[in-house]
Amino acid sequence: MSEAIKELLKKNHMSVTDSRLQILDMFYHAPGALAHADIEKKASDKIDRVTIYRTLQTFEEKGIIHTIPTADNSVKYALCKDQCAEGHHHDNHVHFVCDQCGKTICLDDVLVPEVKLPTGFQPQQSNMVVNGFCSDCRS
Amino acid sequence: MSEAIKELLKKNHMSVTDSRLQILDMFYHAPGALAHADIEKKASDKIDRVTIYRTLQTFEEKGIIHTIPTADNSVKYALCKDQCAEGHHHDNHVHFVCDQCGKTICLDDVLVPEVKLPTGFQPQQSNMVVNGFCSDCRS
DNA sequence: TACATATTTGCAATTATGTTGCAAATTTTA
DNA sequence: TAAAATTTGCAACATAATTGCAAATATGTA
Repeated sequence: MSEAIKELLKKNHMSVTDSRLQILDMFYHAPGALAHADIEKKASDKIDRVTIYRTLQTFEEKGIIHTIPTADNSVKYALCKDQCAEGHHHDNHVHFVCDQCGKTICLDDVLVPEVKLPTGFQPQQSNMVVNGFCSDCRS
Repeated sequence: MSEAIKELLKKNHMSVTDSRLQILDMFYHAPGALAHADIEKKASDKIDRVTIYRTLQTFEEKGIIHTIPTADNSVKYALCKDQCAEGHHHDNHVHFVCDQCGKTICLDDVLVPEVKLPTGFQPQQSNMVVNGFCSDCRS
């Protein structure tokens, strides 16, 4: 397990450090997306706030995690599926945010549909976030 | 012009004040969505930061403007079309963010398509943001 | 393994962003 | 026009994010 994570770091030409292992491990075990604050709280042996910011940024640049544009404009991160490469992401799946429990979930199998834009607009990337109740929370 | 804005405030049972007129006027003349910082910079006779926060909040509650969930998680606001009423918005249109000029534009005529969610998920509201080049910026 | 080099971390300081209470100013109502 | 209601601006505070730099850690190589 920890070995797989190490490999992932090495594969992406990153030094293997405790902070990185710990944060990456969190993502692999998290039920949904993680915010900076979640990571800060969960970290067993405390990781500096700044290190967390920098780690998240590096992971994003390397295509290991992606940010999720939630409706309330809070920043959350989730693991990318394998297809993301350094420098560009291919995160074309829909994200779901539960209004009850707040969990943010990647619906990896639900692709963002294409829309027809007005003349002149050249689309590059689409994001879609659906709010509602997740399978655990609907009454 | 200024008259129409005054009417809008009155129609929504809000006192007519300089700050509100000025901010609302900005929205009517802006090429795209506005962030808090944009308004702070543009304000000719300085409006207090706090007043801007409160004005935006009030406008949103009254259904005059809506927030836009951009991919970079910055908060932007744009005018609602007429159908929004106090308390609930009907902003089911796609938003476009230009990667070149940064403008954020409401595509009022492009509706957010429905997607089929995995079993158990109960959708409530959908948001869609498309990044790319706007009609002014594509080469 | 041990050392030199490169990278990463943690701290302190700084800046940006957002909120709250309250008195003064402005707007509305009558 | 005066009283009541609302809004504004200030000060203080809280939280979130960024930067520079020295110390600590990790990596590559002999």
